[in-house]
Amino acid sequence: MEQHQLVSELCRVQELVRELDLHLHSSSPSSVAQCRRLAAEIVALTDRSIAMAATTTPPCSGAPSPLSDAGSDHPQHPFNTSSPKKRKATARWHDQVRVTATGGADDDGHSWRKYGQKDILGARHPRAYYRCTHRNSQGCPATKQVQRTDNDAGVFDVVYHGEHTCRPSVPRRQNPSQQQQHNPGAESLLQGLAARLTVATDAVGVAVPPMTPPESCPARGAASPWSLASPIGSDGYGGDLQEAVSAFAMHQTLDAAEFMQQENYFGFDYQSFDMDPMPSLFFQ
DNA sequence: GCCATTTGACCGAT
DNA sequence: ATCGGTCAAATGGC
Repeated sequence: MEQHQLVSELCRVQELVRELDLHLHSSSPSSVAQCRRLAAEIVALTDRSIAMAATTTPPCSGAPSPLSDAGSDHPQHPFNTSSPKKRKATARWHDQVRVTATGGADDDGHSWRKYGQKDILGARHPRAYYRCTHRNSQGCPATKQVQRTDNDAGVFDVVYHGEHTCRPSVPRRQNPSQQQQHNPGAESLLQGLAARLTVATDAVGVAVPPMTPPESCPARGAASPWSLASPIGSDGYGGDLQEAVSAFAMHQTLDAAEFMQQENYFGFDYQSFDMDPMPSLFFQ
């Protein structure tokens, strides 16, 4: 089954990213080399995944992506392409993310409060509903849904709904004055990587875009990071992923400490989701 | 006491 | 009638 293989490949990528993270926390020369090796392996895997996705599904014919969905008068639920059910006429799905390495409850720079959980018909795992913690205090309308995928419990579908209007909690970023001085090229590459970390397919609906950054981030423009990132290419697939990762691998000359200082690096930590620790890698 | 999570009930859409 | 999204009371942790 092509889809299953695709998911397996992406799960392997997830494992490699986790391993990469461990090495990134070490500044030893051997870890840098190991990071490069891991990045090269990620390149190969993502290359295969992209090719697999291209042969498995047509380009975004009906998949509700953050981009294609915008402006639609009939938003469709990202996880149920057959029977969309919207409660509010004004509701509109904003971002669909399949995160290969996140539980995503409160680790994207915003704090979330869980307000519900539902067993979804045909899904192996329940769907959890979160809203912004500042909903009452600041009227922030942002919500998100998190659901384990059927194929791999380590992969989550995350749907963001609505824009944050609140002032989020302080992100895990360092002094801006220390940023952009070590390796501007690598920073640029990281930004490119973040923008291109997408594998979107119609049937599988896989997307790994950057998480919504904190409002205080200087790199955040006036527009949504999604519109800036253009995560889905004109062909409907994240065809630049390999290129971006490859460039990252070749130019990643930062040690762990420097990497953590990068403008685009938002955090890499673990959080509990159903008792399983899930790593989260955030870029913008 | 405050805040977050859990979970059954409720409601709107289909 | 069924399903998905939300509400709100109960509960627990700090």
